[in-house]
Amino acid sequence: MGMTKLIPRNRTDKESVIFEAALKTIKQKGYHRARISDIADAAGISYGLVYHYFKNKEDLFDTIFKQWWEGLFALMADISHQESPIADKLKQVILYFFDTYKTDPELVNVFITEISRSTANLTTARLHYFKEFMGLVEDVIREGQQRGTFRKDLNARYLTYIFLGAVETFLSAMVLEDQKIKGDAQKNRIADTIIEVFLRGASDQRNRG
Amino acid sequence: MGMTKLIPRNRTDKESVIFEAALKTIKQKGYHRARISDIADAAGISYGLVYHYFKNKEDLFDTIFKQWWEGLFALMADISHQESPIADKLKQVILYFFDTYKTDPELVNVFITEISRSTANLTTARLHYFKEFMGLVEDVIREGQQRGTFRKDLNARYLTYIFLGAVETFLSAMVLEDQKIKGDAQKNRIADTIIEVFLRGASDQRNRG
Amino acid sequence: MGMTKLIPRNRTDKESVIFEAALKTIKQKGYHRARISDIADAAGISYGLVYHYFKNKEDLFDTIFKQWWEGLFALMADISHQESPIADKLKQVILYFFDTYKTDPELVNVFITEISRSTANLTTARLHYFKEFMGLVEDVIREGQQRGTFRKDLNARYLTYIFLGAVETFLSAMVLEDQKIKGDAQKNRIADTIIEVFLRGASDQRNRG
Amino acid sequence: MGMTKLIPRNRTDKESVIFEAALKTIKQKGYHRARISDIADAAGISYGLVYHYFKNKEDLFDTIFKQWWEGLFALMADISHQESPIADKLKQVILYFFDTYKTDPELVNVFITEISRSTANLTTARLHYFKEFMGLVEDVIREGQQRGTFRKDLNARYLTYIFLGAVETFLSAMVLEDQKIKGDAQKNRIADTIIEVFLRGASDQRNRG
DNA sequence: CATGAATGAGCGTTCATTCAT
DNA sequence: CATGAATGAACGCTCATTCAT
Repeated sequence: MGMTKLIPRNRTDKESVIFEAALKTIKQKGYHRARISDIADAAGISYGLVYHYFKNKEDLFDTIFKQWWEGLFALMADISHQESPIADKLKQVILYFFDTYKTDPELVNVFITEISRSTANLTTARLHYFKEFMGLVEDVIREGQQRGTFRKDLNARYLTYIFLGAVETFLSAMVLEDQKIKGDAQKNRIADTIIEVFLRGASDQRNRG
Repeated sequence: MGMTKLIPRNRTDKESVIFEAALKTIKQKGYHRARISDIADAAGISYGLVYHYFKNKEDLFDTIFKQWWEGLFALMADISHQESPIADKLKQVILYFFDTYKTDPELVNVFITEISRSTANLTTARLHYFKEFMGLVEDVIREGQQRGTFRKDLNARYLTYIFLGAVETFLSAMVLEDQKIKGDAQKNRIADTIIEVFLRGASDQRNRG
Repeated sequence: MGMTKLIPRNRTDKESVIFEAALKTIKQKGYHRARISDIADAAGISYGLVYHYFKNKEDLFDTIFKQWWEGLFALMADISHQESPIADKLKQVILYFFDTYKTDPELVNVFITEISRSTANLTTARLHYFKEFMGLVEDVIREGQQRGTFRKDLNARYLTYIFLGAVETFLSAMVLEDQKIKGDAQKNRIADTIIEVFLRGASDQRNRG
Repeated sequence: MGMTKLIPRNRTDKESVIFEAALKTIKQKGYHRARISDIADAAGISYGLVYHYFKNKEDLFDTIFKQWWEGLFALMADISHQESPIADKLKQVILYFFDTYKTDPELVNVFITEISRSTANLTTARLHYFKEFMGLVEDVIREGQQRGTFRKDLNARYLTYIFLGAVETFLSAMVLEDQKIKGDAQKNRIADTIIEVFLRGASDQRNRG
């Protein structure tokens, strides 16, 4: 299923340490309140050294930003080449988010709190990643409509929003309350619920007309 | 259907002007980048005067915060007393968000970008509002399960996440791209799609086993 | 003879105080070593207030810069309209430098040490003022050549360099040693010596072929 | 005529390379903006190595400083032992500046921009070199007055200022505009003009009373 | 009510210098 | 000799907040 590793490669140890420290600090205080000195403290180095590895605070943030999207785009590329059922593809997307949250909760946290929404942090360049990703998910949905898995009378874009919205909100809830996913069982139950509702709906079949 | 007015009551004119200016400025620049002087400029007053009406920047933000939640809680209180079908109740929630976005796009924008996600702006007190609101929507879902509208085998909390996630993502998409809702027709189409998928699912009925 | 006042007009008191403090501080420590906090200390205010009156350190420096050149250009404009002998015109230039040095030694000091030479502080825009001023003095020299006061076989540009070089070096010597001009007598003696040598040369007439 | 070599003696190759790189870098960016790392880059070495050859940045600058003055004092010592006419002696001084500018424009540039004027870079120790040099030139002038070449009614110190000012301003003009001296012809024309004006003045003989 | 001058905590960033390898 | 990782003093600048007028 091609889980793409998110942990930075080709990066010196110190760089990784700073990267993780930044993630942790930004998670705790938010981008604006995260001082370079806080990040350095968390990394156990002097603040000057941060500038040895990263051009500035913005650059450090961009690195986090790219780190996140690279993993996600790698997944989407993987998925697009698969012949598997649409439901499987969507489940992979959900699980990717949850798996990453387990491996690197800070990264997902920062994505949810600082990347996903903040207009303050959103440059045009960054907004582009979003549209790109949305488009890739929409491609999967559209593929599902062509294969006859999904209703053709519903706007593919709308379906994409609904699907991703559900996933994101689960993540947000976990992030905001600092929850841990308790295990694969829970993870799968959540994923299955999303897929189930998205595919077959929440309504009780017996009550249908 | 009980649309609750969001425009502040019991507030002097100047106070309202500052409030709206703050909303507009925070929308444009984000909370941290929104200077008191920017807000004052937008309000057409001197920055010193802001402190006559609001204790400080935090207080101004809190006012926006409460403004948002008050409207939403009033809606939820209204809904809880109704006897209408669950689908109607949920649609009211959706339409409330969309109507507010039409009336006061800045407020919704700030909610999405600065309130809904930002851990930086999230104090424990503020987090409480979220849980409270989530709980109220969950009550509706649970009521639906008891009435037999919703499947009982799905976790009510999860269903709540899925539902609100869908709504929030539509709003986010509009907010991030600064879209206007083009009219009641589009608004209803979106609301119906969400309700439709949430209730009956996205799968093509003819392809079911 | 139209001495143009250099003291800033249309400027609030505080602005002038900061301006003078900047002059004094830059004189003492040089532009780069002159901290905003030093300037503020010299002005008896908090450093934050400097930014209330000037955009930044660069802007403060530019103000000094313009202050200097405005005075000088006003003088040159005045001179160009006069019918007086060339020697008088040149003497006015010399006296202007010396008078300004008496009135505002810090300004001349900063001109000599930070404006006149520093390539570090020289932007293209600033270089332009120099060429402009050089050109105006050259016009006077050229006028002198046409009137028959000066030899036509000598390059007017070269004569300008020689003349201004002499003046500037006198100023430099005073500036670097923090000398005061001891009175009008000394001032006139220096001016006359420059004019005398420039016009008739340093050689002993009796020894001429 | 005793051109003294300016290229450092008794210095390892690396030291010379760093020296030249410092000159070049300080010329381009000014002393304060010239980072040790810039100098190291220009020298093609690591910045740590600079500290192997020079105690610190100040020491590097002092070396340049001394380099410049050593050459000039060697020239003045040479001149003082000559029996040649005063005009020749002065011309040697002029040509020395111009020759050095041709050989080592960076050195002259740094002299003009960072040494000659900057109070910021002027320690008491450094100021001493200036007075010393001025004194040596003044000795030549005074010798000229005793020999009857120069008028005795003019202050020797003043004449020195005028002479050196003229020379320095020519250099400044070239330095600030990054001009090259186009050849020996131009160089001699400039030198002759300075000598000519200094000796016989700029006034048209025919118009004299 | 209203203004904006005044303050100073706070923070990003630069860069000379040291030193382990 | 040579490298560059590491340190931290220093400083420009922002901006929330106070308060005299």
